Amino acid sequence: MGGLAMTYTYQHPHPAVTVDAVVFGFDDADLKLLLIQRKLAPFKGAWALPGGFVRLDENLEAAARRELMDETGITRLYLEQLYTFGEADRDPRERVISVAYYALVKLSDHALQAASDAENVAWFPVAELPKLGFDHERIVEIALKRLKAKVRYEPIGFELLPVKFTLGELQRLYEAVLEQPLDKRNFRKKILGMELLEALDEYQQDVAHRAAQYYRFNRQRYEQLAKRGFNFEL
Amino acid sequence: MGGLAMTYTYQHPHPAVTVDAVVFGFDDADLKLLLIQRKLAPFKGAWALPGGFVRLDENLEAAARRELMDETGITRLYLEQLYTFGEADRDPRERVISVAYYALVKLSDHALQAASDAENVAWFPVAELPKLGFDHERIVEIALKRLKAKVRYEPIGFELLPVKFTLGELQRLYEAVLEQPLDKRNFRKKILGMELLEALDEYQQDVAHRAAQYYRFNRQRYEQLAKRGFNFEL
DNA sequence: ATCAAAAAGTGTAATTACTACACTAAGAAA
DNA sequence: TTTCTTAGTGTAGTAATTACACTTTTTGAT
Repeated sequence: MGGLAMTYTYQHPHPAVTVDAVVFGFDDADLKLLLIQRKLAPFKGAWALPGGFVRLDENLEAAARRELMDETGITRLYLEQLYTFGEADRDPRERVISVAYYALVKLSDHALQAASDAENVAWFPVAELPKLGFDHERIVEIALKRLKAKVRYEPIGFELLPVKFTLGELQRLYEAVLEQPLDKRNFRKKILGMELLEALDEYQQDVAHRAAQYYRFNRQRYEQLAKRGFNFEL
Repeated sequence: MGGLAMTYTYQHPHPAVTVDAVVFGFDDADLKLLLIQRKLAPFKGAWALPGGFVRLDENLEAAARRELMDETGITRLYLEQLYTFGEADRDPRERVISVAYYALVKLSDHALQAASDAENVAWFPVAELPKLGFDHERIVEIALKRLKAKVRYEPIGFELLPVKFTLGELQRLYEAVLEQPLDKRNFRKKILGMELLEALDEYQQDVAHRAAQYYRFNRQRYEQLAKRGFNFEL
């Protein structure tokens, strides 16, 4: 990629293609979003989604993973294509088509590394986002909508939690994503009734109240049940 | 576009970007797909999805509509972005990223025009598709999955039917898309209970059995209800 | 004219899923 | 030992879903 004065020539005009990622995390209270502060024009100094140009020999998803690794150090994540944004005027420099992905990460794994790069990287609660460059606010809006819809019919919420979690944590996660309170007893009845959670012989330590039991999501079991027509639904 | 020996030069390599469209129709028995027969290599002679290159000053959806108009004569349709396919090796010529759309059209409007162009255009039942060029079989598969999911929670099925239709036709449409039989009484109870259909004072003519009443979908009413939190669900 | 064929049109009872709701248990801190 | 905080638990009422069979209307054939 270096500073060689190389050029690329085509018979037809080609747009630039980038990938951008909307990375969600959850910290037991808020749903959060990972943003980077731009070092270059346009929108220099503004916050924006991590992302960058797709290399010619690289699949789209690989490009998204590479950019996330490079810009934020994040490596283990749930990643899914969101939507492709291609308004002719969405980038002031040239025609840029951006394939957006959304990602779910376990904040516990990545809270530290996030700021480790040279770039300015930070988590923001989705309710308190700064102004974003380009059309990234629209992208975030669509990602939130998608997450909100998908979390109800696929067990992706667990991607935002540590491997072991309490039912209270799980409920708070759903309440944060869905932006609505849930009834504790109904929530537990339903989620336990699916038999996708394994109760561990382990309890919270050093909490100033009754210690909650830990559970973990049994993905294998989910995949078996899904094959036989089971549908996760909350 | 013409045959000018013009070239386009960039500092970084740029992929080509195309749009492809998965166009669905329904003929009162089968869900059908619109395909064109390729006149040029690669995959010359093979059937493929209508599509083509995005122009630099043109939004993605506009490109999809333009290509559909040019290649098949279809103009009024429901169009929605499906997914973006960007495997590095999906086109043998060069790196091509394709933004796929899926479309729903009223076959009654387009049955004739489809074949009017110079290109060879035809409707195929989705159960009897020919081999397709590129990765278009995968695109079709994903489009079918999306249609099947979406038809259950948004009233898009009506896009595949004439403006007026009988409840039998509507049920057959849902059975074709969902690939499962539905109970007649429960289907009617549910769909009429939503109060989105307007019964017309009009009945089938010249049918060799009791004539069915015609209905039409009231989109205005749907949009009002949707604003107040109503969710279509079948 | 009568009959056969084909799809339209209609209701109810049983089952299942969803909702609303309040107290006791456990542990830490004051 | 009292207070605070969250964990953990069941039931009754309501709403939604499912399964299911006969009559009506029209055409075409005998």
